[in-house]
Amino acid sequence: MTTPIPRSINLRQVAEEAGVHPSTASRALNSATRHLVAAPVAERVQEAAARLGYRPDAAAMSLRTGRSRLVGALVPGIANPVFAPILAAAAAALSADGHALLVADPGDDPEQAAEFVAELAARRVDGLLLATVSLRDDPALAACRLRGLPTVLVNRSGGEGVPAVVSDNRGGMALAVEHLVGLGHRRIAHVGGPAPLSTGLLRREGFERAMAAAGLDVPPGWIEAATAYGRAEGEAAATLLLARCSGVTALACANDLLALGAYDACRRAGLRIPADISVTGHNDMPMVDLIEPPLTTIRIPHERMGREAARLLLERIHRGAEGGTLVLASGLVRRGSSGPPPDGMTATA
Amino acid sequence: MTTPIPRSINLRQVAEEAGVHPSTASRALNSATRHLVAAPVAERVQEAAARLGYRPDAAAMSLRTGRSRLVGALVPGIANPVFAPILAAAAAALSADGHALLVADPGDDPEQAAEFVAELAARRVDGLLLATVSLRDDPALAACRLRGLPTVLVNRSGGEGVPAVVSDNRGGMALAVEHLVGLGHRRIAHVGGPAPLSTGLLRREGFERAMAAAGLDVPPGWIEAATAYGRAEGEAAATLLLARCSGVTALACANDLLALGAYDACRRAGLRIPADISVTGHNDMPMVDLIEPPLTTIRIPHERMGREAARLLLERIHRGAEGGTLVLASGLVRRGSSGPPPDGMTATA
DNA sequence: ATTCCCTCTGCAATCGATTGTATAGGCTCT
DNA sequence: AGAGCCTATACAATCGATTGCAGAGGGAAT
Repeated sequence: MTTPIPRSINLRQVAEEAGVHPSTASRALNSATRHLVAAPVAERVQEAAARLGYRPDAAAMSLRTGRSRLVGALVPGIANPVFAPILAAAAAALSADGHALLVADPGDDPEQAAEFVAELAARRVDGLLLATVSLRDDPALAACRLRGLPTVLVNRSGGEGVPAVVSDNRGGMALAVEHLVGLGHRRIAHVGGPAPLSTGLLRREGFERAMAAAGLDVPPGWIEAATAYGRAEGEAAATLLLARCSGVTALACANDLLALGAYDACRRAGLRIPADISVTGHNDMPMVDLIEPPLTTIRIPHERMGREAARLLLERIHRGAEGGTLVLASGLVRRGSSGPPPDGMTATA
Repeated sequence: MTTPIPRSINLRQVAEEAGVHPSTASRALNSATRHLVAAPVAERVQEAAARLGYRPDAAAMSLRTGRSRLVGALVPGIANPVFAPILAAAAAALSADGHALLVADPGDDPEQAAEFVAELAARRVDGLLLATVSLRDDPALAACRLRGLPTVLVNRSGGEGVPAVVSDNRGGMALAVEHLVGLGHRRIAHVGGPAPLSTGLLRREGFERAMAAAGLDVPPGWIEAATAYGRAEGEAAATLLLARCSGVTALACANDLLALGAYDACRRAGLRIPADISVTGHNDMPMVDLIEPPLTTIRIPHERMGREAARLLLERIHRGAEGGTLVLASGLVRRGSSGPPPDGMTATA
């Protein structure tokens, strides 16, 4: 037998308690329509609502208005150290506006992502934060377009006028290269991110441009794109580079996890960091300051990205604004994994 | 002007397409009522639904049935490295059952947590995972009880017959103590977790019992409870202990973050780990294998906890089962932060 | 005093799916 | 062949909040 669940208070009961019609009660409780109700009546209704502990039923409200005060988020891994703080900040900002965040984790499967968009749309989410989008023809993004869902990309860009909040990927990578060059490095290889992701592409471009700007050559084969942002993938790519690039003195990695993999590859090759080779990461994820040696990396403003993405999305939802891409600056965090190249390696080859 | 949002397909349209009444279409699409419909008709309806890309409207369904296929989760920090993998696993398990996870992050504020419970209840969540509960008189838990919401605690226990999924906190701490004792330590201090949390209390008890079982004394003042699970709090507590406990050779910490703080305190005191002092953590959170020295800690089965919590909750939701507490075993992970005590410190004082 | 207007409140329809009840039609059994 | 039963379908009410519309009442203006 089921416990007799205490039926929660509905609008009718509040109206009855206040001695008015439900429609009047509704208007009295909604700030946008309150001016239609006489002040003393509105007050009576609000008191009755407070006394009974009334909360509007989300399902009924959603059904009638089409809005759910729910925002969906698609991320590749809830536990991902890059996206977790972004999500947390976004959730906080949304919560202040009465919205809750519904997180879905399709991993790296674009079809699954599109499926989740459909599911979220059926739940009538008011908008969507996408952190899974790949550069071209992303099915999830297409699914949003099809349904006319307000959408903001986070830490991803997708071209074609979709608003996005990203860090300055090219600029961040350039900071890393400039730092290494400043230390005297000339022979720098790049452990790149997955090519279909905007971060993979832009950071690679940042690397190439900064090298060119410093007047340095990037021989063919000195850039190796990892198949995914992971430690194992980083190790694989770095191992290839170490074997291929004679005289390399630094590895600029597109991501901290890749850099950790690069640590592994260097260790296996018997190279000391930073005495024999320097390694830099990107993202400054939690705890990379504690590893040995502490990782020199590029800090991206996680919290701010989440907050701004939420703000942009809310603007789109409320005002239908067409906000463009917001690029946030990143900064270099100098730690122990970068140092001058070994003696005799400073001169250009 | 707003874009003309393409109205999504509803049941009436599917019914029309299949040439039947909406109620028949509803029964044909619901596996529990499909036997009430003639097989060829059911097939026709299902084809029509597939052709039109029909998805039942969640709000309408929720309004009518009272169920939302939504499960709420309250965690102290989405980005918390302990809870993130638990959430991810729970979300995956729930998703397989058609449920989505609505995460709310009240931080450490119990009133805020209770407020979120009310909000989630208004959204008609089918059940709730609580990871924020404190030991006694938790307002969030009370709010769940009041509303008769199916609830499962995760990584927290709350007494009084509330089902919970936890790791063996006492046993885990005992493993750490036994390990240290096995290495020859006799003078061990405990950096405890917050007293109002079950993990804080139980791990402390585990410490005390294991010490007693080993015939070792825990002088007064050799246990210091941190005010929160954080690196700074760990440093503060460890600093106190180092000053207070003469001859201490090991710090058994209730949590990895506290252990990281203990690292900081030891460094500031000029103590080398593990040559001068051993440190152990608890939880085996990501990347503690990369810090220097790699942290010896207790591994708790994060993914399994999330999965089992989801399973237990679904059982309660579907079958109203009254599952009790599930205690999962933890294991010692031996790494570099623990070693034999300095010479001459092995003998009991 | 009559008309008009304006403010406030009530009425009723609506959103979309589910489900208890009624009924039409076909079948079996005698 | 007729009665009765059973299956498959349709009808209509319902969940709870919102909102266009109508109308009551009061005040002002002529």
